[in-house]
Amino acid sequence: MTTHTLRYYERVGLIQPVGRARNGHRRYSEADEAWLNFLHCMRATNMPIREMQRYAELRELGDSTSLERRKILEDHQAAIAGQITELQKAHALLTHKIANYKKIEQRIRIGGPQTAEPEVDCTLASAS
Amino acid sequence: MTTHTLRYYERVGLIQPVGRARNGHRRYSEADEAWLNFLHCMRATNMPIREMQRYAELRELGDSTSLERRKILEDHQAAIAGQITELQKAHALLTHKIANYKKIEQRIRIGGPQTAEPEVDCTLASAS
DNA sequence: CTACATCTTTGAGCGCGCTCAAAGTCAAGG
DNA sequence: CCTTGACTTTGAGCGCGCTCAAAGATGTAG
Repeated sequence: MTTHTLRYYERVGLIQPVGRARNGHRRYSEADEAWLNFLHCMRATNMPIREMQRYAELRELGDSTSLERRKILEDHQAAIAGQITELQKAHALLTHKIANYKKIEQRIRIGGPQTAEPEVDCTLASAS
Repeated sequence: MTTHTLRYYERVGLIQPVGRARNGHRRYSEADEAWLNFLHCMRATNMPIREMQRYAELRELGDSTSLERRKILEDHQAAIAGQITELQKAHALLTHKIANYKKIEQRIRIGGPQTAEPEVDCTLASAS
C-alpha cells in the first residue's frame, strides 16, 4: 500500500484522520493498521470503494449498526464464493487448453500430420 | 456481453472482422462464439486486454506460436491460482468477522455487558 | 407509403481506483 | 548555514475497460 493510496483512503473517508507526531507526520496505531489490513483485504477481493465507504461509515456509528454491517460482509462473502467458482472453472479450462497445446507441440516436433484434430477454442461447456 | 463490447473487441483486434449477412449485419459463427466465450472467460478472471491482444495475435499466426501461447495460458493459470488463494483467505476472514457480529447482536438483544470483548478488526494473521 | 426497430459507423465520454506533480514545511547531518 | 530527505497539502491526470451518442442504412409490419 503506497502513501498515495493511504492519502486517498483518508480523503474519501475510508480512514479517519489519524494521529500525528509533533512534526505533523502521521503515526498509524496498531488499530489503524488492522483496519487498513482489513480494507486491503476487501479491496483485494474486489469490494468497490463505495461499499467500503458505506461500511466505514456504519462502523463510525458503533455497535448499533452491527446488523447492517454484517449484511454487507455476508453479501461480499457470497460475491467471493462466486468469484472462486468462476476462477476454478477458468482454471480447469486452462488445464485442458494447455494440454492441447502440448499435443500440438508434440505433433510439430515429430513432424506428424498437421491437419488432424485442429485446435479448438474449447468452451466451459465442452472443454475438450 | 453487449454489442458495445463486441464492437470494442473488434476494434482492438481481439476478434477478426466477422462474417456479414447480405444487409451488412454481423453473423457470428460457432467458431466465433467459442472464441468469444474463451475471451469472456479470460476477462472474467482478470486477464488484461493487452495480454488477450497478444494471445489473439499469436493465434492468427498459427500452430508455430503454440509454445508462446501456452506460456501465456500457464502464466494466467498461475495468476488464477493466486487469486483463488486470496479469495479463500478473505472468505475465511469474513466467516470470523460475521461470527463476531452475531455475538455483538446477541449481546445487544440480551442487554448484556456492552464493554466486554470490544470489536476487533481481525487481520488475516490473527483472525480471531 | 409510413413507421419502427435494428443494425451500421465514428468518435467522444465516463467511472473506478489510484497516481502523480508542485510547492511548502520541518528535522537531522555535515 | 546549507543541503538532503521525508513528510505535508491540494488538485490535476491517467490507464483500463468499457459505454454511449449521433447520424445513417436497411428490413419488417401495418
